[in-house]
Amino acid sequence: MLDVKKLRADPNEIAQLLLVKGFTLDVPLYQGMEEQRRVLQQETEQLQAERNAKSKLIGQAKAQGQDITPLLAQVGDLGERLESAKQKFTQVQADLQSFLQAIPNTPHDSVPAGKDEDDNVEMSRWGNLPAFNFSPKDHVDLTDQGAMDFDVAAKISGARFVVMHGQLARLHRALTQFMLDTHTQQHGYQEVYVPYIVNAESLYGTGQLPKFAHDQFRVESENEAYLISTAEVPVTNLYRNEIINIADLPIKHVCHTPCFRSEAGSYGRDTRGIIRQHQFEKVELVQLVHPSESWRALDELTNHAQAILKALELPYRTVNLCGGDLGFAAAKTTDLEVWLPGQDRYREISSCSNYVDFQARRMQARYRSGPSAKPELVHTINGSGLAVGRTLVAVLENYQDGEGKIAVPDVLRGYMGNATHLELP
RNA sequence: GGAGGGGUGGCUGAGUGGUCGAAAGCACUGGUCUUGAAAACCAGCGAGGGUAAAACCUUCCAGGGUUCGAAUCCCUGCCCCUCCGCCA
Repeated sequence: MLDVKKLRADPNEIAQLLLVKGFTLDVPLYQGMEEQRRVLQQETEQLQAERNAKSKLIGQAKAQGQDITPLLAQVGDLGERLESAKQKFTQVQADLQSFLQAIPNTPHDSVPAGKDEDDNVEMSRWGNLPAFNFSPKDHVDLTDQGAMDFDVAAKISGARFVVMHGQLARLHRALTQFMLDTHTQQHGYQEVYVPYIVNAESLYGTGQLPKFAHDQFRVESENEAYLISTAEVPVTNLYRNEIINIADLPIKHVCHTPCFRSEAGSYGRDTRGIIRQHQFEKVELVQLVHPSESWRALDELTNHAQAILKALELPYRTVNLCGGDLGFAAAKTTDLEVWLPGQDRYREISSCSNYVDFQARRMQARYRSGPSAKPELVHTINGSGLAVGRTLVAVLENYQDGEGKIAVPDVLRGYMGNATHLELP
């Protein structure tokens, strides 16, 4: 959620910023609601003050043993007037609230204008593209003897699921372990284990709700509950309604979870392979930092994610997302895109974002800078470090030798029983 | 699944329907004292809105209700704890 004080102060400026994201803020509508709110709030509060004062007098009179009937008469229809004012006020407030909730975060100055992913701006490239003297296969063809089984996955679950066997499943696990070890041992992240089912408040806190309910898997249960679409949700919400001691900042968590996405609205896209699944694994980096640190922290976190790609010697590029491609809650996002020889293009493997105080405000995640200081909102940053399934794809496709064999990246061999090549069925 | 007991400030924990936004303790901050520190003593100290500052409004898990007045009474929900049963 945006800072209402800033919005009140200069809605036109905010509207201007939001245009970069392709969002049109209805300023007159907003100002109308805001004016109504102000008037009704004043009226309601005045009536409340009157009621409180009179009730206090009654209490005092009663304590002194005086007759309170004349005082009771004075109260008259105060209750009814208050009731009706309050009703109108809460209605406007609710309208205003849902209006505000639907406004995306404003983009940072460095976010390029643009409509969709075609307008994203490449910032850097790393690594040399593999020079194959054969026509590289994609990960599906490389594993089509049964290591990666979509048919059996479809039987037991449905489309957009996969079953992986033997060394392939182990490689998948090795990648996860390697990422976790790197981030905890070299980058200073605290590992955390979290639930994979969360309540609606948590999804609201990180911005998936109310606008993006269709992306989530709802769980059939007594309460409104959802499978997590990213570890960002449970991990960031650890600090919902918490006041963090400034000495504990920055908070840096790494968390491995499965992620569940309904992928509604992407029916025709990436139907081949495991690029876009209903269930995939991700190692997520989350930071909660002092507001003055968040842009530095975004850089740092992005570098931490890149370190994995470098260690795996996978060529990649970094991309600055344009306004139109930026997520609802993000102020800025840097995507890492890994080279996939099988697709002959770069594909997203990590998305690193600074949400500044947008999520923190929805969650009331705050820090206190000193004993007598007011709590202030933290800034939240997160990014994949990395998406495990897509990393697996990248390893398979970049490490193929043209004769059906796939080398194990050096840094993973310790996790693979020192195997140099995958033994796939 | 059955039976009970609870949710109060950063934390622990009192609170009879009426000057209760809330005792007390811890923590923290300022001061006195001290060569310095500790201890002791004095003072301050929840959150959101509002104001130049006040006044004022809201807030004792959440949502309803009763009442002139609710932390306190009633209903619903959520969460936690204890015991029994079941269970990886």
